[in-house]
Amino acid sequence: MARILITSAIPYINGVKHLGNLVGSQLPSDVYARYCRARGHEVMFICATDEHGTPAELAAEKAGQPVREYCDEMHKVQADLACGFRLSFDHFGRSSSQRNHGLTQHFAGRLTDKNLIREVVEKQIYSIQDSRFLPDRYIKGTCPECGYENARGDQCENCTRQLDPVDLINPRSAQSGATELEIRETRHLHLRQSALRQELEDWIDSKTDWPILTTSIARKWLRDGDGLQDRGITRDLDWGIPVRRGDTEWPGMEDKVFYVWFDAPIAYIAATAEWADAHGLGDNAWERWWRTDRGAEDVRYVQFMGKDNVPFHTLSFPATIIGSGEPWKLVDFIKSFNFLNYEGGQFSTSLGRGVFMDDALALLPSDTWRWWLMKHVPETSDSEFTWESFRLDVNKDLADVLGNFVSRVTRFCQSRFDGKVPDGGSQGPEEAAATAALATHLRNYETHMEAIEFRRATAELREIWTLGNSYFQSAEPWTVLREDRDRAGAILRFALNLLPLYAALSEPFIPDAAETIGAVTGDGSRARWPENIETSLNSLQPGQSVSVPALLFSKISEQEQEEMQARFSPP
RNA sequence: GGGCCUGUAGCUCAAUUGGUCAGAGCAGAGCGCUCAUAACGCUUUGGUUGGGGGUUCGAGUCCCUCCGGGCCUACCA
Repeated sequence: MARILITSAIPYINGVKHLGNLVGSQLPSDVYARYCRARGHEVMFICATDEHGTPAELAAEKAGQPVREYCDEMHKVQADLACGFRLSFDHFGRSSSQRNHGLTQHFAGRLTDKNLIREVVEKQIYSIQDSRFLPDRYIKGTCPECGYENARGDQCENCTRQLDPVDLINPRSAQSGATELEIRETRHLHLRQSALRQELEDWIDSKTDWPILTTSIARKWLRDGDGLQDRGITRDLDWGIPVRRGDTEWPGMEDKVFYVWFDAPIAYIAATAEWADAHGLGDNAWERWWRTDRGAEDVRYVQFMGKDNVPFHTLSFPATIIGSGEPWKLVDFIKSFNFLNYEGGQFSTSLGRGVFMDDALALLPSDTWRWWLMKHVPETSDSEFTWESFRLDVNKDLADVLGNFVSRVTRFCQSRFDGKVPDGGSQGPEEAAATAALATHLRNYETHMEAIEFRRATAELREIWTLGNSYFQSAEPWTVLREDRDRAGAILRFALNLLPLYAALSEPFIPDAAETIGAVTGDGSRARWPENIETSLNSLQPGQSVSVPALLFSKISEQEQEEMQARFSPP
């Protein structure tokens, strides 16, 4: 029994996320959280919406809403979708919460006390018509190199040349098209990450078990050029966490807010505090997860994120934590993912390309998406969603291998044994062999889940499902029944005992189906993890009733596939 | 431009870190079964490991080079 703190990278507030976003963090973290709970660990699983920054302000503007109201609505939308996908967060918080305001300002104050903040006067592009400073990539114009007219201020997408917004010919606001732009001086706070470089590098070097994807990105930033650079942690925006030094004013910073990437990771902590607040618990309830001086010294902290998030989680956020000089919990393991592509291209929120979470749930049960996405989770390289692959895997793995097994066993029980677990008969070498094989696969499955290697785990789980069919087929109780009813009953009893086992093992990936399978022979409560396989396979009481569940998974026809494919065809 | 990742059967992925004839699943082929969602089981056909060169007793694995795909490059988040 361990204590495990799990956080998912927090999804940005501006709209419904696509399957690529889902599989890159929230879904795998949920599978892991469910597994850890099933193994009896004490789990705190945290996520939130990331609500600050320029895109949120612009999205609200576009929607014609005050940004606070827009975020309220979008948070609700995302929370409902998380629920639809059965994401089992202990708390789904908000980076805009008062808890996050307080903690972010607290960290800024501590970092100032430690002389890790300095003020810097920067020159930035200001749009007079929009009354706002514009980040480089929100400025467009003609590329001075290749003449491309829609070059972004940070880089020309046509010739890939890196640019400075002042290089652009005829610059304009990408959002409004405003052309009255000027360079203005503005004062900002920088976190002196450079002062913590050695400490961060030593810390990264100590993480020998982290994925290469994670450490190589961190090392690149630590060693590239002049080494780790200081980083601006404030912005000239209206919506965000006001710049304060703890609970005192910060002269000269009255109109500024903290940079979204400064406050977003702190929201992991804040959301845990929100969880405590929501349950009427005191501060110790969340501090025992986050403060090593208040009970968190035995916590294992695992973060999930897409590869684009790695620098902030390996460097900026640890710099904040370490720099505070306070005993906050640092991450123990970072699981990072590559990207999921869609039918030969990229998922794109701005282009609306791909399948989005709301569409997906309207089409098919969440378990089908969860299974396909986790089977193909981009662990080692980018992977690709295609409708054909989705149809084939859902049909074969879920409908044929698992669904049909549940169906054939329960129906056989109903038609030949009156819907009751048979009594009598004895087990033989077939059952011993099946038990031994299951024990081996179960060990492998547990190993892969402990190592957070999901694709291997899904293959192993599928193998465990297949074993049921293989056993039932070779034991052929329908034939044995003609001569030896007791023996046929013993075979069926063994097969029925696989159902609660499957329910428990499958729950992290397909929780709804697992519940249905568990209810066939159980009381509806969650099936227990098989700590001892022999005991587990003898857990059903002879005579207890067995129900025949509704079809566990429907198959997707080729025609349905084509319809969905056409409906979501790339523009 | 620079850094990192990646290329293995028609498809999706393995290969215990240099060590038996490169293995699975799907798709394809054959046989079997009839309890079951025409489901399941068994058997089986597919590979000059992107190309070329090198190191080694031995290379998918290490080195060089060329070709293809991807991510990041610090003011999107």
